[in-house]
Amino acid sequence: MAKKTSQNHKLSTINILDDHEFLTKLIVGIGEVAEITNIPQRKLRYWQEKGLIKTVDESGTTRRFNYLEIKKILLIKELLDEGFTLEAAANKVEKRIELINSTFKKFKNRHTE
DNA sequence: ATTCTTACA
DNA sequence: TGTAAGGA
Repeated sequence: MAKKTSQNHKLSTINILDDHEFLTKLIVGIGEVAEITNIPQRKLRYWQEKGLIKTVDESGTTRRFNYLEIKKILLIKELLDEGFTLEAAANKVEKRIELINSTFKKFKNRHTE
């Protein structure tokens, strides 16, 4: 299990900023990801080898995943269940991420200038 | 204890 | 893909 942080005692209070901070800092090992997403480590390694998902550049030894990658993993799994091939599912997910990112980038520009 | 690679079913 | 072996 993930260890408690000193902030967890505030869990009774809904705090968007804490949630965001937690998610952006969250980096998980393959074991935990496999356990929680219910996807075998074997598959996660395979997907990563094929470049479908990335690991936090820890130049070497162990595979660690961040929020975005875990999100992709979940989406890919969903599409696989719907019948898409692994490649198709991965491409679809990438497209979605790109669309969302580029869209919000436009909003950012308007609200930042 | 956990993850990694390799290899074979 | 699942699993076992052997090393880190």
